[in-house]
Amino acid sequence: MKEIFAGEAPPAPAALAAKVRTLAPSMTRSMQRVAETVAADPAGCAALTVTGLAERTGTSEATVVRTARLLGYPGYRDLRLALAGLAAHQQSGRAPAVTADIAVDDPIADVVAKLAYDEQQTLADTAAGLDTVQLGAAVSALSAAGRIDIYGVGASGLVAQDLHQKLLRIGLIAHAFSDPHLAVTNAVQLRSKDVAIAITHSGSTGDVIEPLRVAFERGATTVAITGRPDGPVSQYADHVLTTSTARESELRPAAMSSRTSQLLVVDCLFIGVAQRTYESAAPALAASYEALAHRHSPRGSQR
Amino acid sequence: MKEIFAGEAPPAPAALAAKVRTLAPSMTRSMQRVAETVAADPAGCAALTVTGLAERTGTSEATVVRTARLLGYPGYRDLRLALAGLAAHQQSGRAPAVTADIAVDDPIADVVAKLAYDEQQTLADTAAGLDTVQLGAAVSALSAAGRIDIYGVGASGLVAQDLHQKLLRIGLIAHAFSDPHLAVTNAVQLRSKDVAIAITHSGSTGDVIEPLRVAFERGATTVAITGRPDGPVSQYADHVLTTSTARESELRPAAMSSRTSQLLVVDCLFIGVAQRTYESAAPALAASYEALAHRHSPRGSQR
DNA sequence: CCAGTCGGCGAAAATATCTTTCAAAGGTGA
DNA sequence: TCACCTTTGAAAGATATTTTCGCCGACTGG
Repeated sequence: MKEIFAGEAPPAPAALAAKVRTLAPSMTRSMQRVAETVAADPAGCAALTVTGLAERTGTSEATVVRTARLLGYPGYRDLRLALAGLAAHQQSGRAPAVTADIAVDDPIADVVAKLAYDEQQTLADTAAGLDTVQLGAAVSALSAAGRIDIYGVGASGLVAQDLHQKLLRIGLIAHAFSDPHLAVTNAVQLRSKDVAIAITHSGSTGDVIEPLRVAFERGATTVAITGRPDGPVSQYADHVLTTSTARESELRPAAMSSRTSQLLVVDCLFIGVAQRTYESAAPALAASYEALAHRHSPRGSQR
Repeated sequence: MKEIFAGEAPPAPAALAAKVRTLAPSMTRSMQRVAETVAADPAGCAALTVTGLAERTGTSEATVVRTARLLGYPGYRDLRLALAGLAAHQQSGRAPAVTADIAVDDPIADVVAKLAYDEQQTLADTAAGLDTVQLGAAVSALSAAGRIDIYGVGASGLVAQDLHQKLLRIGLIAHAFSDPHLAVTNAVQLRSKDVAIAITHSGSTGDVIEPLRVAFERGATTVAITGRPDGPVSQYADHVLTTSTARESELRPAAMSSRTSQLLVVDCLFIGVAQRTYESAAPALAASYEALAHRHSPRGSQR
């Protein structure tokens, strides 16, 4: 038989369209129809069985298999697999179009993609822009701290609470304040071995700068987590950790990306401290995990 | 409601590893073996027939098919197709090498890089695994809601508050509860046009399931944001939004990635609602921005 | 113009693969 | 320990793929 020739090529990865063109002249009419259909719509054809594709091209199963062979695959099954791969490839190829801003009439799927992309970008930017020396210094201070006060209002307040929860979990004495009065009142108590952390995206939120100033003046080690390292908050900060600022838009307020960025910084602080205090942190973490387990209803399909 | 779940997701494109992780806990031992094998080597498995894969995992064909079903495919054939697609995908996008776990003695710079990478991964997985139909339905319900109650305790409580803040900002009537008693007490008030949202990573946190159940029984539209869509919480949820689960480690508790994932979902909800209610949301957003501006100290290094 | 030959083609048989069923093994709680 | 439920794989049943086989039309030489 003449198809010895067909075995010449390996499975052939993605250059299917090219192969079809090259081989087309040596194909019979029916086979050409199959090959063209397949090249034109890999994704659609990947969903079809031999019979389905035969019908769609107005040919028979045998012809489809013959075509697959000619294209270099052992049989239709493998052609179909390759087709699926090709489809996935094309799919990803047209993804980068999500860099645009989120519009009012974007379909929900686009919103998800764009948001995820933006937040990923924010994370990358933050990681790249974070000063590891400052971070290390802050970690050292926290690890040795007698008491830790954290200030944050609005969206940053949630980040403050997040850090608070985490630090508690590894056995540190921490407090988070969203109430400026309470914050200042408590800041007065701080001493030199203590640490105060202010979280503010704008770098100029009076409500958190004020307690940080008090802490600073009391001799505590002060840390600022801010998107504006040149802002007023830095005046009273021994260590400044910079969060990144993504472009914002009407539908995507700054709070969203700043939060992502702040949380990454806070997580880094947490892990850093957990490393340094591993001896005491590990059992504390395990213990809090244990305690939680009992709050989950025992039943349910968990195994 | 929970059994329908298997068909919940469309073929699922690339987030297979994430899906495996999400669903692993609800799998039997044998199925886990199959799922892990498949996740670890998509390309290799794509070349195998049911029988082959069954042999390789030391299980039976039936188990392989069952696993494929659980992962959301109609049968093994389709899983295999998806695998081929995934393989092609991986082929092109060679992943970076920072995938290692965070160790106790990692320098701080590595911690930053790994954390950022992991969270990016979590975002990608979440976005890929999010059912846009369910999301759209949840958005519709929220947009038309008379009142919105949000339940979350622990780390998820912060996410609940985040959503709460955002919804308030666009003029919706929302409440976040971390106190289970208050939550239930208020859930009783809900009526059919209202919406209740439960946020729980484990899917089995009694403290948030209880109020959701009450809301469900009162006829409110209920939404669950959970990493375990097969967990008890889904019983009382009209719409289930699945968050992804990243591998965790001693130093990197699950709470960290689940939070990232939950926040993305919550952001998507928010943007979705903001789009639908644009007429009223835009001025409300602008107004809240205005109001905040006054809380920031006017310029530069004042004081 | 006709008979003979050849390649292309598809129907259907043969085979491989996938899916479902069912009963036994293993585990769990009373 | 026993009854009950879950998990699991063997084998039957259903589909899909591959192969076989012969028809059909086209071309060729008489």
